[in-house]
Formats: sequence, C-alpha cells, structure tokens
Amino acid sequence: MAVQQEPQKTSTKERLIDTATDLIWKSSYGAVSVDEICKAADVRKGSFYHFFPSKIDLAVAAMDKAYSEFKCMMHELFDKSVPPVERFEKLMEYGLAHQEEAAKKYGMVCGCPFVSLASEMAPQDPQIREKVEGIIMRKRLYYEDALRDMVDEGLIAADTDVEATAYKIYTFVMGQLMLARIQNSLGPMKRDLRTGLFTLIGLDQSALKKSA
Amino acid sequence: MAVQQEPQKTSTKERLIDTATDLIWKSSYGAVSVDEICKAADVRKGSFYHFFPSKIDLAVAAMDKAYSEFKCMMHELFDKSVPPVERFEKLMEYGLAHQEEAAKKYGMVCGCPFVSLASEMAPQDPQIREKVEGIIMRKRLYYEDALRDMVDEGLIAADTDVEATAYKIYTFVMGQLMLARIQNSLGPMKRDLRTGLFTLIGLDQSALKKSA
DNA sequence: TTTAGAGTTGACTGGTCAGTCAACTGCGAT
DNA sequence: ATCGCAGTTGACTGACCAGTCAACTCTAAA
Repeated sequence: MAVQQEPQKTSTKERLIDTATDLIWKSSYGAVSVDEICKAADVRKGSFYHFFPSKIDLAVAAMDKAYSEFKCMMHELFDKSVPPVERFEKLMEYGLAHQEEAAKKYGMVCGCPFVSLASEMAPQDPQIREKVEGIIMRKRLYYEDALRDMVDEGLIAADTDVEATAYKIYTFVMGQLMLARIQNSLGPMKRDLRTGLFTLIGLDQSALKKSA
Repeated sequence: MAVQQEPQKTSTKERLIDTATDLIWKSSYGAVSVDEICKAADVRKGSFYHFFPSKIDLAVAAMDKAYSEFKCMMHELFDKSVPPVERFEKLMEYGLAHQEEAAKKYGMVCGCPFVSLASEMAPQDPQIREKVEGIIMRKRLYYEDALRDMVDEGLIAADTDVEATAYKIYTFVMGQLMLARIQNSLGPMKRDLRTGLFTLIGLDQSALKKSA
C-alpha cells in the first residue's frame, strides 16, 4: 500500500525560481515568505538554503531567468532584418499577449515584473537595483538601434535624439504597464499603447494606418 | 535634575501619519514595521492601535493626507484662469522641485508615493486599490479639462481624444517617476519629461520654445 | 467633586519570519 | 566495497511581526 512518490519533472532549483516568480509577480516581494515559496514549490527549507544564500538571491535569480527568456525574444524580434517599425509593432503585440496570458493565469493583471520588483526593492537592495539597471539599459539599446534604423530610412526626423527618445518610449511603456496593474485592467493599454508609442517616436500616425 | 519632557509639537495621530509617509515612501510598505513607525514617531504601540485599527489603515490615512495636500496645489494650478499650457508647465515645475526636495531629504529619489505603494499593495488590498483609483481618476479629470481648453483655443487638433490623451500623459509621467526611483536619478526626467509630455499632447514643440 | 471618556503606556500574545544545522540519502567515481 | 559529495530533510533558533489589553493619566464637562 505504499504511496507511489512520483518524481518531480523539474529540478528543485528551477521549481523554486519559477514558484518565486509566480508568487512575487502576483503580489510583491515583501508579501511572499520563504516558507510560502517552499510550500508552493514542494521544497523543504533546507533545500532552499542549499541553493540560495538568502531570499533576495532567489529574487535575483528569478529576474535573471525572466530576463534571459525575454532577451531571446528581443534578439530575434529586434534583428536588423526586421523593419524597425515592425519591431515595435511585434513587441507590443507580444507584450499585450503576454499580459493577457498572465492575467488569465494569475486572475489579475500583473504588469512588468522587473519594474514592480525594482520599485519595491531598489531603494533597499543594491543587488536588485544593479540587476534591473542592466536590464533597462539593454532594452534601451535595442530601442536605440531601431530608432537609428528609422532615421536612416527617413521615417523619422534626422535630428532625432535617439537616446532621449528611447528613454521616453521606455518610461511610457513602463507607465502603461504600471497603470494596468494598479487598475487591474488592460483596457487603456490596448487603446493607448500603440498610438502613444508612435507619437513619442515621432512617426506620422496616418502613414502608419496604411501599413497596418 | 528631572529631565524636562518637552511636549511634542504635533498630535500623536499626525506624527504617525507623517512618519509612516516618510518611511514607506523611502522604502516600501512591506519593509516598514509598525514598531519601526512607532519608534520613529515616538509613539507607543497602544497609541498606534488607538488611532488606527491596522497597519493598512495607517497607510490609507497617509495616502489621504498626501493627496489632500496635492489636491490643493492642483486646484489652484489647474484653475480655469491659468492658460492650459502653463498648467502643465507649472505642474512639471512643481513636480520636479518636489522630487528634488524629497531626494535631498531622504537621500534618494523616491518617485510617486501613490504609484509605488499602489503597485506593491493594489493586488493584495482593495482599500489601497480603491483609494489610488480615485486619486488617478481625479488627476486625470484635471488633465482632461486642460486638454479641452487647449482644443477650444485651437492649440491642439479639434478631434483630439481627450480621455485617451489624458491617460497617455498620466502613464508617461508615472513611468518617468518610476524610472527616476529605480535609477535613483532625476537626470533623464529633467531632460525628457517636458518634451515627452508635450509631444503626447500634440503641441507643436517649436511653437512652445517661443513662449518659454 | 465626581465622572466619563479620550489618550497613553508597556507588558504581553501567538504566530511568522529568515536563516541554521546535524543527520541522512542516493549516486557516481575510484 | 567505499568514499565523497550534491542534494534532502525536518527540527530548531531567536528575532520580529501585527495586534491586544488592563491599568493608568489627563482633561473637561456636569
């Protein structure tokens, strides 16, 4: 009558990272305890501290994994072979789909996991701050590349301040995601993200409608 | 030789609210304990729970006070007698000054207290969510009024979607503040806030430079 | 002078927190 | 066979958590 103890499909470490991502993204770092993560991941306390020296290190590892997945997508989406306008179109498409999926999975709109965690933890923890700073920078560089290509193609003004524009886009998207999380609604984002982003870039909206 | 116990200048309740605002704004709700707030405010535990049924109620009271102060400023700044463009100019001026002041006081850039707290707590606490939802809505209505006045004055396109534009402005500013907090720097905001905001509104930048 | 109630105090509770540890298990290399 | 070691276990620590409470003080009204 021994109960068959079926083996876990994923490794203990991976399960901890994935569970932490879920729980922290859904609520917040401060509201999720190590015990909670362990219970949800079906891992004992000792194993947790075998893999991670502290709770914050798990959070950093979770950010690493989330970003490496995100980076893959960025890499193929923002490839030189893709027309620059389409890069942003596809990115927004992907972003919205990702949010819808997460909203269904978690029962609420969750926004950007990096930004939410960073806003909470950056003032207290330099590890988190540095990690997210790097993520922001690398995303921004993708944007800047695309903007330069748009300048080269004559799509936007030649004297466009590429760095400043990339920052503007970034903060706009960040704000859109933050509002969606706070209001628990993707409505405004669906309506405003695309036009707002292209306005900030300086692309003629009417010219866009044709291609869409 | 009795040590003179000089009386506190502000009421216990007020001191708790102000201290909580400081501590939570600087770090986060989850990272600040009731004991910590009490100690910093020189108030005993029992008094805390005499005035507030729970920690979350104090946070809500702190939001109320912060917003009521903010509202006074908004009310006179967004008065009909002020030209609409100037309303935004002054708001940004005030906002940046406020951030500089807070950065000096707390030793770091703190961003928007409403948004930071809401991002952390909205998914877990309906009281916080509702409170911040109301704040967002009322701010947005000020923006919409100003935008309508700009339409009337022929400063922006007559077919401007006032509600959508207000949302875009709001999220852009929110994102700018969030980035400033995460990066602990007001640099990008000083450079990009003004031009980004007016681009989203749809105001001709070159026309603005003249008046500035 | 009495009384009621707002405000204050500090000790207290029970639970939860992050993190520790010594003992154990299973396995792959020698 | 046995050694070493990554991984696992669960009991444990001490600090800290939000919240409680009965007793106290002060004030202002009756």
